[in-house]
Amino acid sequence: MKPETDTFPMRDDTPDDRSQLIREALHNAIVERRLAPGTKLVETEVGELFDVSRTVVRAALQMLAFEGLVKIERNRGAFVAYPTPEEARQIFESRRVIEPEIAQRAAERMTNADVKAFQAHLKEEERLLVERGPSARRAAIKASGDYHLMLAAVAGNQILERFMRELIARSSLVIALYGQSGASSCARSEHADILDALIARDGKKAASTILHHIDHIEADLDYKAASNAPLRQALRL
Amino acid sequence: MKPETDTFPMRDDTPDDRSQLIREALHNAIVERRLAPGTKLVETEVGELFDVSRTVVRAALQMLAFEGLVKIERNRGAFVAYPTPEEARQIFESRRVIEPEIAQRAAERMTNADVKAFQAHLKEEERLLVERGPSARRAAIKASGDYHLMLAAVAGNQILERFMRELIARSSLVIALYGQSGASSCARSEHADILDALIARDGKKAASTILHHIDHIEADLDYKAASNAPLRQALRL
DNA sequence: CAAGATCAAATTGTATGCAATCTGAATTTC
DNA sequence: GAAATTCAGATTGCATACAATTTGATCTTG
Repeated sequence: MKPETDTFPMRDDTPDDRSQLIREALHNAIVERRLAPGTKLVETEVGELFDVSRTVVRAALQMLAFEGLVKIERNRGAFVAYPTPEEARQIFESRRVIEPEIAQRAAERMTNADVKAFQAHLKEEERLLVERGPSARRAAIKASGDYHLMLAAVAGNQILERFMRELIARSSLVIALYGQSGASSCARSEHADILDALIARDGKKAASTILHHIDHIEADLDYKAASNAPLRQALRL
Repeated sequence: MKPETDTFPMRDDTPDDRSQLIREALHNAIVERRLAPGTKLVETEVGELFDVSRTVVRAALQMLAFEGLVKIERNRGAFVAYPTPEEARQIFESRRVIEPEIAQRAAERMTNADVKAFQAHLKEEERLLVERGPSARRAAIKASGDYHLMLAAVAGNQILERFMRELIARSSLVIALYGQSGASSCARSEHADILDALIARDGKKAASTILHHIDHIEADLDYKAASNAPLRQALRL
């Protein structure tokens, strides 16, 4: 089916298999809000859960700390990150820098197969928004982030893609902490708008649309209402 | 002395002290080209060098792998990264996305103290370029990269600053591999040009100047002349 | 003598043990 | 009774031991 353009063997760093697996599992749990910000991640507990020794768990936690999803405090342990308002601001500023450029490049490189994939994803996103229940809610949150990651993948720069993966994950934490309304719903139509620009191969339009989209997401945040904050974290940073 | 505005304790991730120290030492060694691309980093050797166990060394190597300076291959060990031409292209594309925005923000936030620091740094850069000998050469390489990092620091976004730190370090590897002339010299006057725009608080000009600067750096590369390539690495990725 | 098989040394992956540190609760002290 | 103190349990930081894997050399074998 695919011609010699099969230059996409797979993305993986293979530091090792098992800690990578644990990293991804925790990453997903955090992004899908099954692990609340501030939650302590005890090495032995995680280890038993995955049936590995602390050594492997530690490697996973250190990776997560590196991408800002987990905070490791010396002699105290690892906690799901609790982004401050200032960090949140920087996360969205970074997205405003990177994502419009990604959208522009994606518009240039978009194949018809990509378009199909996006349309399918969008349909799934809308389905999940209608559905009720906490598990559908989680799936919707994840799908919303995945949309942005698909965009980054199409743009064809693995480095920027990795940066985006980090920013999207951390955004999810920020929204969990400071989000007001059922924000993601207002985003829905905007994802469709972005796709329209992409289909039209209009890079400029895609860039400006996604910029607005980011603005809207951030506008829904209220940094003062520090949610159900475990203020211990608030004081430690 | 300081009032309650002491909200800036210090920037550090404190995963732990010693592996962080080793990470920085290796980072510097790589950036200053004392460690060539492809060099194997044996855990016990590094450990003996710093008088720590392999556990600590491994943590450092995993961090370096995460920022793309080291490649870890399962059951084979850690090697100083050997960027492919495609990776090099992506590194510079990423810089073209991020650095102009950083320059623009830096122009807005630049204090007089910052200007003084930049002028001093520039003077030091020029001094190192005149000086002879490999150690001066190394210092010049490092100083050239540090200029870009100072810019990122002034811009005031720690996330983008971290991204830049990674990109600058990896650029150093790319230049070591594919650099043609004594490239850094052509860059010298451009650093001064950028500073001029910053002093004038002309964000647009600073952005476009640095974009040209990046173009010039990349233009000096020759991806075909794969240096003294240990082709083993070239084949493995 | 070239190509392949065999094997020992070196190196990494992982588990585990021990010391240092933190935590929270019981106990003392005022 | 509130605040400070003490101390045991829990948890992390680090070193080390052992198994699995790779590597390069030596030894066949045609």
